[in-house]
Amino acid sequence: MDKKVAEHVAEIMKAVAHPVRLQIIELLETKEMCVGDIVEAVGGKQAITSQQLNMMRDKGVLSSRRDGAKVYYRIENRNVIKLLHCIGDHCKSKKS
Amino acid sequence: MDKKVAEHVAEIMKAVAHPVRLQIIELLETKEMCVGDIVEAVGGKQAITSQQLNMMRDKGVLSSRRDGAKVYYRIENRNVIKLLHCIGDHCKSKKS
DNA sequence: TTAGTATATTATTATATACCAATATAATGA
DNA sequence: TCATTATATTGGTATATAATAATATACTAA
Repeated sequence: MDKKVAEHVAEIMKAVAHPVRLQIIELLETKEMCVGDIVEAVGGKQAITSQQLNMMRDKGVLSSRRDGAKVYYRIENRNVIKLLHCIGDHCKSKKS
Repeated sequence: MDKKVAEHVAEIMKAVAHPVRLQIIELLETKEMCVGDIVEAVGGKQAITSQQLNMMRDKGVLSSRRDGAKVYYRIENRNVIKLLHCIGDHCKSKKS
C-alpha cells in the first residue's frame, strides 16, 4: 500500500474509531437523520454531536443537506459500513 | 450495536488507524516477521516500531513468539485485514 | 564472562483528541 | 421585528497519542 493511501485510510479509520461515532454510522446506515434526532438517539450533547458530525463530514465519511432549519446527515463513504461490520461480527463471534 | 461492543470495535480500529501500523498489518498479512525485519521494511526506528507492535499485541491485533534473540509478530485478529482492504479498495477506486 | 545483536521500556516533550460551557448563526413562525 | 428552534462555532481544559533519546533487558556466540 502506497504511503499516501495508508495516510488516507488511517484518517478515515480514525474518523470513525470512536464509540459514539460508530453508533452514528450505524444509525445512518439505512437512512439520513437530522442532528436533533441523532443527538437524541445517541444520548449525547448537541455541541459534541455537532462537532462529531462535522468532523466526519470533513473527512468525507458523511455528507449533509440543509432542509429549512434542520440539517440532515447521511453516509457518503459507504465503505465505513463495511468497516463497522467486519469488526462487529468478530465481536459477536468472540462474545466480547 | 451494544455500547460495550462499540467501545471494543473503536479500540481495535484506533489500534490500526495509523499509516505505519497499517503498513505493518499489510506486511504481516501472509507471514510472520521479526521486529528487525519489520523495522527495516517500514523504514522506521527500532523503539517506535517496538512500541507500535507491543501496542497492537496488547489490543489483540497481533501476537508474538520469541525464537532465540528474535521476536516474531503475526496477525492474531484477522479481521483487521478485512478492515484494511475495504477502505483500501475504496481509495483505489477513487484514485485518492 | 564478555561483547555484540535483538528487542523492550522509560521519561520527556510535542501534538492531537475529547469534552465542555458559552455563544453565535440560521431558519421559522407569530 | 421578535421569540423560538435547530445547528454550528469558539475558547478552554483534560486526556490521549506520537515521537524521541536514552537506557534496560534478553539472548547468542566467542
